[in-house]
Amino acid sequence: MNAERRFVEELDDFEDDFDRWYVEVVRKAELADEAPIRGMRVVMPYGFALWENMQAQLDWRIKATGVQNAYFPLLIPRSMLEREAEHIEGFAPEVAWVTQGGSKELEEPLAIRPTSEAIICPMYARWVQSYRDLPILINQWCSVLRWENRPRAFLRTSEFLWQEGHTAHSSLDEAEERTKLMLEVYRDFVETELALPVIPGQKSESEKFAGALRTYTIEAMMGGKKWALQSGTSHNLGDHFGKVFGIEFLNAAGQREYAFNTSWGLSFRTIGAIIMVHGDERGLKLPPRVAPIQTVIVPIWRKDAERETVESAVDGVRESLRDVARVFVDRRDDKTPGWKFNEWEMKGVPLRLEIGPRDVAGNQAMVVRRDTHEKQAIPLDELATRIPQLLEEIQDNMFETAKRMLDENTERVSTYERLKERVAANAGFSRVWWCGDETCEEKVKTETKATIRCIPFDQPGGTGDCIVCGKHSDTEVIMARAY
RNA sequence: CGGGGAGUGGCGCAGCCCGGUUAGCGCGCCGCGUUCGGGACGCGGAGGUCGGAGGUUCAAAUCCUCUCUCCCCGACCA
Repeated sequence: MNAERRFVEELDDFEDDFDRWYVEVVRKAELADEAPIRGMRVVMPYGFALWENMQAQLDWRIKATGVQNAYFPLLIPRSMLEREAEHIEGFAPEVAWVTQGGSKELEEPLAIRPTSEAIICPMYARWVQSYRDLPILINQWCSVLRWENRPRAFLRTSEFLWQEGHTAHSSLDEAEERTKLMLEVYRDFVETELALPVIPGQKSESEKFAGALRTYTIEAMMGGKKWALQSGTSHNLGDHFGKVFGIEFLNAAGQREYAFNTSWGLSFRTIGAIIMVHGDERGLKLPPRVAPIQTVIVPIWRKDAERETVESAVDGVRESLRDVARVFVDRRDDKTPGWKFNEWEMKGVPLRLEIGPRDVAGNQAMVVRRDTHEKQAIPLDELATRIPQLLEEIQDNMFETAKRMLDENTERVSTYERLKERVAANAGFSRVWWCGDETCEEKVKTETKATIRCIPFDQPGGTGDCIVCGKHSDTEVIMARAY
């Protein structure tokens, strides 16, 4: 047992059993707990506070592009859900149905939304008559239900929290522009606020959203097994949904046209990404910008007399930090300081301030970083300027560390053998040439379990041989196993 | 939904094969005291219809049937 391990004796080993580690961290850091309903979880206050901070940061970014928030019904009549064939085919196996209202059997079963295109598009059809009514740019924060078979806290639960944006446009170009814009919003949000480096790109035909023309995605690499996690998707729906749901309008030339739609979503599954990308053998490590508690103060004393002076110094510090950081003072007197250090590290708090008699005497506080474990004494009157700086440094360092992990575990692979080896060894992402044929894609999936995560926007240029069939290709894709 | 593993005080487990005193242990919890700068200690105490239902039996945590849930692997998915 090494030194790191001793700090977190109750936590399953990070290297040996990453999946178990994940489950343990979720519960012990008090992010979520099991619910008495299959596949569902209770998001606990600490986890929900994290989600609220994330929501706030994503919400303003979405609104800054001209989108407004609204709310649509939870239930979708069967006839509406089934109108778009590919769409319902894609979701049918995981839709839950309401068939009874009170004691009365419903004439038409109502689906609990697995996503809201089928209830939102019919509304858009009512609202649009002219090209002047377009675009419609609406987002909603809600939960959706998909009857999942293998639940995992945040990553895959029957009910999950997300935002789903739905827009309608008068041209395909405009819809395409919006689709890409929202992916960029996601990329910026995830990289800036969550310190998660991602690879933006396009989904292959077989991996795209049910009913979409094109799906764009941001893919992140998780720690542990170095699998991929789709962390946000943006779909160009073309005019399929416009036609099916009758979103018709007269253009400037007086001709009847169908609207072009987009939809885009980011769920609390990205909390799972935060846990798996940044976490370590001591537990959770939260990015300062969204951490519910950015700085925890642990007062230390022995005698009552010491307690008084320490507490008053702590009050002063807390006051001086009021406007610069989210601070929590851990005043519990039934836990020793050492116990608290471990607990707050487990909960991923970016900075810890230790203030004891020695510090009060020296007019300073011991400041400890969660990311580097670096410990330094900082004069009390400098805390208000140093703490925000340190939080920023931690945020940057966490991004850099995650970026290094992504880069170091991504390799250009030119032989199928090597690809198989890498997937089997959980070696990370492989960048390979792909001819575009679904048979080649399928073969890799069946034989190695890796899938095309995306066709990155960032293409190397030039051409090469398809990793499977050897045919000439000008497209490089990311192959990896995914959660 | 297929394969494997597991459900026993809040958590982690033992007991189960081979049915038989009052179902144990560690941690946690409550009280008192001593402690407190990297998971403190002593003494006293509380807490269980052994996941649920049904069955076999004089007797079930233990055997049988059904069922629910969780974890791992596979298929599906944000």
